[in-house]
Amino acid sequence: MAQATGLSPAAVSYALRGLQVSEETMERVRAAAAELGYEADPIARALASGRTGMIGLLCGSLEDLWQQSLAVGISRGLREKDRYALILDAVGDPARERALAQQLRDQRVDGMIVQPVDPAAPFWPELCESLPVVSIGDSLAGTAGEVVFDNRRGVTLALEHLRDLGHRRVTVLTPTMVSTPDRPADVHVTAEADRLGLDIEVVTALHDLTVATDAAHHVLREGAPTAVFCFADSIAYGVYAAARELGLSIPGDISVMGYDDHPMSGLLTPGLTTVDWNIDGIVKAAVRLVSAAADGGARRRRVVQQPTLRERGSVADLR
Amino acid sequence: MAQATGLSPAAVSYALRGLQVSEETMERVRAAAAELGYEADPIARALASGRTGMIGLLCGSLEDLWQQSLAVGISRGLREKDRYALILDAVGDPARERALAQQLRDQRVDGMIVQPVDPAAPFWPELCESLPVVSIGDSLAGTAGEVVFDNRRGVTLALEHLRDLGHRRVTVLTPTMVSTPDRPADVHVTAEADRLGLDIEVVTALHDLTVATDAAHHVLREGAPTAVFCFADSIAYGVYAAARELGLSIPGDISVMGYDDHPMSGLLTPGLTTVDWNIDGIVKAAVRLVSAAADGGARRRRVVQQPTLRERGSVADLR
DNA sequence: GACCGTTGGTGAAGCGATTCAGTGATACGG
DNA sequence: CCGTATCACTGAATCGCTTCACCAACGGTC
Repeated sequence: MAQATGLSPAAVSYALRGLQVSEETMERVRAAAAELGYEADPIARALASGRTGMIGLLCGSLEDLWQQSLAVGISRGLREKDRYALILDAVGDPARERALAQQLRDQRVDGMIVQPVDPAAPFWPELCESLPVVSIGDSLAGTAGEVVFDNRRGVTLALEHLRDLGHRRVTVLTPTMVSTPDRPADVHVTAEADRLGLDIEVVTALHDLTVATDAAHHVLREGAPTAVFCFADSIAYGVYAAARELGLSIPGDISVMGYDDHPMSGLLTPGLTTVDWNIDGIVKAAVRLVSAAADGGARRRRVVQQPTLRERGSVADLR
Repeated sequence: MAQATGLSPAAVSYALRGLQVSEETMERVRAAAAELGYEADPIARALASGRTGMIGLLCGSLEDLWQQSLAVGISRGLREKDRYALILDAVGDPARERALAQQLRDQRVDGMIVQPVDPAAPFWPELCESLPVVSIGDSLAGTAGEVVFDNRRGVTLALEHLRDLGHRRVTVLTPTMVSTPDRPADVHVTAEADRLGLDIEVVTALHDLTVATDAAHHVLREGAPTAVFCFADSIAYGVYAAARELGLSIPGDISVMGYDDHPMSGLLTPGLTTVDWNIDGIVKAAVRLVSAAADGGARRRRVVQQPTLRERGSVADLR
């Protein structure tokens, strides 16, 4: 390009990025670029400038359909901002999460969006030091931004709905791998259940569909809940499958409540009553936060996403 | 690293890649690397070597759940081979497909996996010249490898099943945007229908769930088919939704046949009878082909995937 | 002991951009 | 008309690794 235009490489570089050049030079460069079908090499650019234009997306578990939707949305959103997403999947495993986070940093991404599997892991603060991290769902120390869900509110919506319809014995099925006292989701569930006078039992570690289906089988046969509250719509799908295999009707024999409002959930029979997180809002917020942070601007910001109850028909009225 | 070990940068480079060094040097480098937590900068490496370690994945439309599964699988498969996937989504739009393919090449990916929206587009051969491309689903001129489905067989399986159960009037719902005479899927459908004496009607361009649901609404109200053959499970989901809204029962009032066997399909009520492509096999083949090609090995290879009929319960027996 | 092929290692030249200090013009205020 | 900004551009260094040409040492052959 330099010799094609008869200019110095520096001039070309400036022109291509639209700074500090005359109209004429600009035009000359544009013409030559069009002629040669020239595109600046992003690799060389990255080496020189230290910025790759890539944002790492570290998903907790892409098995989860909801996270798939999120990943697709984020990838598109970033593309609109002229960035690429590098999508990695921790498969619900904290150790792998650590390794992948490391690898993303070594890939020199400009920033990261994370749905932490283990938000308490000690490497997060350290990672946040070295590059802008935006977390989704959980709050991490030192992030450049976060999109959190008001889980307390979501759980309240779900459990109150169940209580209002007369349910008392509820089994909670959750995908969470790491279950600690300060893990908000679990804490809210038990606290809310207490407050509402519900009798609950919690089953954890349901990170994929088959595991969830197995667990649902067990609950439906052995347990005696009137309702199952699934902390992810995908788990509810497993419950539907198990119920069908056991010849149980929803909501006749067992009520099911989801959490996410995945696109599929309206298509089931009966439609899944669930808590809607407004995926679109989350995607937009995360993309905005991470690109602002990667561009060096913006101080730490926090976006709180408010849930809505989406009633469909999978919860029986026991009154 | 060079000065940390007292060796030349070249020696370090060799050692790190495990070639042409003594045991002792190897050990010294390993030790220093561990000590410093050193990881070679992939950017600089890419600039010098011309290989980025990234494979572009250009999806036809990530709206489609089946393609989501595929993308997730491929991304994981590549990670196991120490490569990263750069996932892009053409959203069913040929123009965007062209642009994204271009962008991927400009990103200097080592290879590409493509599910073409428009396999007849003139830019493919040209693209295949400049980097190894592996296509999924459709055959492209000049690819380094391809994983094709025996669509003729798949269509035969589906339509024969419908015919065997006594169906004669069938509406076909397909996501395909570009419908040309040499587009195999469509060609096979009409040819097979003719052969089997079926009376079919084809509705195209159903690239997302809401569009599919609308179309299904229309078909169920206006048309008079006994069965609907959906050329993607996700479209069948739209039919389920429409049927539910119209108070029609499946398979009582209308039979539904899918194509893909998405994980969700077994969870619907009734389970969706569909054609199973064995996603796992496709993923493995694609990953293998593209990494072989990117490593410079391997001549053009073609893997043909054979479909299976998966009967569940969404097709009525009219005999 | 001269000759040769191997092995392990060095030095320096890229890779293709960015960035910064510097250099003529041209414009402007006084 | 001089001093000083401002503007447009150039030259050269730099980013951190790979790669190629070359070299020294060594063991084995005849």
